[in-house]
Amino acid sequence: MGRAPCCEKTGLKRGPWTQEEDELLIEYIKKNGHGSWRSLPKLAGLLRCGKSCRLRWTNYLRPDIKRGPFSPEEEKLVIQLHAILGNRWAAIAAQIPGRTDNEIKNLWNTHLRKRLLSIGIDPQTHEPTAISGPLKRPPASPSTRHMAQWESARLEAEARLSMESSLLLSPSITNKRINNTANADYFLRIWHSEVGNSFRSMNKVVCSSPASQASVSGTTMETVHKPELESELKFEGKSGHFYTGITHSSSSDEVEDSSDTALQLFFDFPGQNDMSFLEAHFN
DNA sequence: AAGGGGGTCAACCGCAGACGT
DNA sequence: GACGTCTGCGGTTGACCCCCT
Repeated sequence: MGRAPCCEKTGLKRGPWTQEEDELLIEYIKKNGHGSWRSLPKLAGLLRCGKSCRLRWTNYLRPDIKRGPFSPEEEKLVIQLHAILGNRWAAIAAQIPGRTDNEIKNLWNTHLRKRLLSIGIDPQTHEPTAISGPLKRPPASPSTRHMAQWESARLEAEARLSMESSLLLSPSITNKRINNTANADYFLRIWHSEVGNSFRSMNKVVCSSPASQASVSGTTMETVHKPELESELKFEGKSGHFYTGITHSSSSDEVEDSSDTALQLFFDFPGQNDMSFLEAHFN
């Protein structure tokens, strides 16, 4: 099926936004909400396409956006989330309050990716690079890959739920959003179903996720992996973001399949250069 | 002081999925 | 179910800035 262009290309302004345009957009959304992005520019008196307005708002003008450089903790979180979620910037951004997917994508492409490469970690797989990497590990096994996929889907579902719970407090909540929550629930239901259970037991992993019963007023999420995985992921707080704590097992060679998860590989690489913020985990 | 090169980041593009009719 | 529209997402681009020579 054909797809109509998002806007007429002629007569519309492109490129950097002026302060006047920003003010018009903020003013309009404050008064009316964004409603339909397509019709917004006309109503707000802007010579921009709706897509451009949406981007400007979500990536720059939104009041809850945190400007300024990323803290070491945020950078660490981005790397850890990327190890689990891959290039799903929106899912990663959902876990880092005040940061946009665009910001995180830029951070990754300009800083973090290069840092990982410089210490011999493949930024895409989070595994040591084949030849020159300081660490040599076999590639993750198929079941580990499956585990990562499960974990990825579950994390995204929980991220959405936590986001929904905060959105429900907003007057602009829509039916569509509620439907998305149902979709997120779908993953969680699978995760907590027999299928999920058998999968978890197969991989010797215990996961508890109160988030699946998350209330509207607040979300608390906690996922505890067995020590074999040597890591724990925790969701925390009202805003639903999570932090990751790591504990190390002294008998790593007892660990078989689970020890080579992408996440594990990341946790294992030595702290050096600019990655010094990770050093605490190796003490 | 000039200009070349690399880094950064806001903005754009196009695709895919969700949704409405 | 088919079709048209809207929105969100990830990849890419290009303008701007800074540093080095």
